[in-house]
Amino acid sequence: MSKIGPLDTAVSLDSYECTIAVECCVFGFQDNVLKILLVKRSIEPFKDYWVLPGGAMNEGKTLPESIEEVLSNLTGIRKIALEQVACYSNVERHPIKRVVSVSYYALVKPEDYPVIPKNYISDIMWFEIGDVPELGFDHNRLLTDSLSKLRDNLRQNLVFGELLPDLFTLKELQELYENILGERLDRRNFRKKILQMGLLVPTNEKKAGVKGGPELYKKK
Amino acid sequence: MSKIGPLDTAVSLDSYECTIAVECCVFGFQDNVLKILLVKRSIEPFKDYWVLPGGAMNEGKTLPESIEEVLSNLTGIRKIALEQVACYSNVERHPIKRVVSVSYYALVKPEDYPVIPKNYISDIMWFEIGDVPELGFDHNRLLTDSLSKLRDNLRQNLVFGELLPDLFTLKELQELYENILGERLDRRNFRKKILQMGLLVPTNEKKAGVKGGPELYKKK
DNA sequence: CCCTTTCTGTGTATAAATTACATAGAAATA
DNA sequence: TATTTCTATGTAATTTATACACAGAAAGGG
Repeated sequence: MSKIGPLDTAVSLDSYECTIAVECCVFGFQDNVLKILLVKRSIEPFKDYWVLPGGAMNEGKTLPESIEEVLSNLTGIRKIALEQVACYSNVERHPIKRVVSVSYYALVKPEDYPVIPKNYISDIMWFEIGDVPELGFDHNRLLTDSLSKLRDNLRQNLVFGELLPDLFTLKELQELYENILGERLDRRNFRKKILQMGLLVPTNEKKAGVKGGPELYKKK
Repeated sequence: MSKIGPLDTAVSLDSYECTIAVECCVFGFQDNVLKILLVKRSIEPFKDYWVLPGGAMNEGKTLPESIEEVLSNLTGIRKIALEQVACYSNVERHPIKRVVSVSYYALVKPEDYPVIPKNYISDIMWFEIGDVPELGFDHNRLLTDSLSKLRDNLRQNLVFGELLPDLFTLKELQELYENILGERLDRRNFRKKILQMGLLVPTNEKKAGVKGGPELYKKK
């Protein structure tokens, strides 16, 4: 007989408890491709597998606070905008113990978090989104879901967080969109649409070193 | 010093555990208004407050399975389509113990679950969405978030789950949309749009008792 | 039974948004 | 300085969304 009934909604004091984990898809845009920050596990289970950065929610912390703590410890990333994606509760998703995970995504400027140069056998690395290996746990699924949500948000709101440097050209912005959405956009129409949203301000500076002398923009 | 670090991602075996609850916004459409199923608590905390039906996730069950169990016990509702909404982790959201809640919503035909007639001081009742009282815990917030998500989904996909009886007129469907979206729709344009989606099939039957003799449709 | 009321069902003209598309000028490179 | 490669820009065509009016069907009342 279940403990749950009409006169005992919500939870009772002796209810079952389990570990809650937070996992974060940290997206960055670099070398003209969308990248994802992964860490390599050094312990079982899934030793030597790449996974999303994450960890247990701690006592006295909310889920976003726990994410911030995890990312801060792993990467120095702090104070970023997080978007909750979904909650995963399959019983066997962690081979050793019951763990329910809540996933978030974040958009950061990779330039701000130089974890890349740590050579290619590091325990933390940016992966091109097309080159993500088989991840530990169900993290490929989490990543797919986060990417879908990112695409949806981008398509609807045309917001791109902190994926680009402070100053950028419209071409760079367009390439960001094309990469994330996975489709090619018309240059003139894109420019028209994005400018009439009034979220960008031109700086009257031109980007040096590139033919045509494109104007640099910044976020309003 | 936090237990979380780059070499200890995901969770360790002795990580902090807490109770996970599921809460469900069960929406129904009746008497031409959107309704929400609430239950009245008979125990502290929030004794005599109305809250969303919910309960603790049980060992060996996923979150959706736990929802189904809760709803089945409370209302006889079974096998319904659930949509995950969000996860709530504020430390003080439950006054007695730490509880993280995951919310879902469901769309049901109230005709199938006759909990309404149980007179008006029952412990389970349908409320008009405009007449929802102050709920226990943070459930007003959960309800607001679920309703937003429902509206978004309705606007984008024009799906309405099991909110209507098997056979319904286009007018009834339109009123459902108008009620949920909170805006008035043009009759001809609505009809045109919804029909060209190809999700409805006409039955060649007319609804009796209503002037004009409107045709009955069903879902494909 | 008929008149009135209230609902259903339908099409078109207009406005708005999206798409497709080509050329002249600026900066870099050789 | 000639060439290459990029930037910047407007308009026509198409598609989509919006506004809107009248004839027919069923119910209700006298």
